[in-house]
Amino acid sequence: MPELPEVEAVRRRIAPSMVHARIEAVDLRRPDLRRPFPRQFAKRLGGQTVVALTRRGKYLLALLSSGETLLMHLGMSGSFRVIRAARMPRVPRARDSHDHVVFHMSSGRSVVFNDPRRFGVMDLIRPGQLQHHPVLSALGPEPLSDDFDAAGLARACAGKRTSLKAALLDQRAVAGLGNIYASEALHVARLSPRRRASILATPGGAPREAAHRLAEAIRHVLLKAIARQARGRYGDERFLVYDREDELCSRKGCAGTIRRGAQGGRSTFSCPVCQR
DNA sequence: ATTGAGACCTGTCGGC
DNA sequence: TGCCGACAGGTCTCAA
Repeated sequence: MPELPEVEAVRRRIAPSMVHARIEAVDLRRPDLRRPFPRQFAKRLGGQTVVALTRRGKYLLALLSSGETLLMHLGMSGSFRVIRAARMPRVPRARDSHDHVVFHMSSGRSVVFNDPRRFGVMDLIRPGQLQHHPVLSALGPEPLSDDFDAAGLARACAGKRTSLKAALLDQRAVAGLGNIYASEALHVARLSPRRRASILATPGGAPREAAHRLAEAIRHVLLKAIARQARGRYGDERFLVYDREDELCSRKGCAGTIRRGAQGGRSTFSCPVCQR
């Protein structure tokens, strides 16, 4: 489920329990998620202090006192919750069968990773190997940083015969968008998700006006979503187009109706009237 | 090299 | 109520 704004919300929520705290123990309840946990995962984490908790695209990165980095991805159904560690639980706390990892922190909190579908990932990266890690090195620019702009987006899409929607889902073009915010950004930018990605660039690779609109729209929808997450609770979002099939387009002056289509097996929502 | 389809897993929801 | 298929906010791999 989680795209960049949700991952950022998770980061902010669990950081107070993890950062500057020591990992007293790790309770690993199965050998794998989407991939096996690294060898000695729990043992290597035990006793380490979390120096910082950062985010890159949809990945969470816990920087550890040893110089190693704990990399975490929520997949489709992953979530974290924080509980107060019971000193002497008379009755064992009910444990969800999908609670796969528990970090027992010296802050007196336990951070529990739950993931029914197990599409999540955890990995432990050796000191100095961050830049070389296969998943991180393949990530495009962070959309809310100065590394991201229309020119870079246009360059990434130049000559691509695939659709704009598919291009936005490709984490090499820009990191952190998923099925929801790709649809949302294209709506804000008034671009049809089916247009070819190559329309963002001139033959020479320079950004066209559409690239400027799209880059700006990406920032806009992500910033708005993060602000909303900071206030509301997770889950009751209202989107511009996502999951609004047959509803009226909310754009001022547009009388269109939101349609749902399929691209690469995933649903895409857009307004055929104002998105061209 | 790029692109699209299928695979990975479990839960939920709507229709019959 | 129960069963069954479709679908879910993400990647990864494999074959055109």
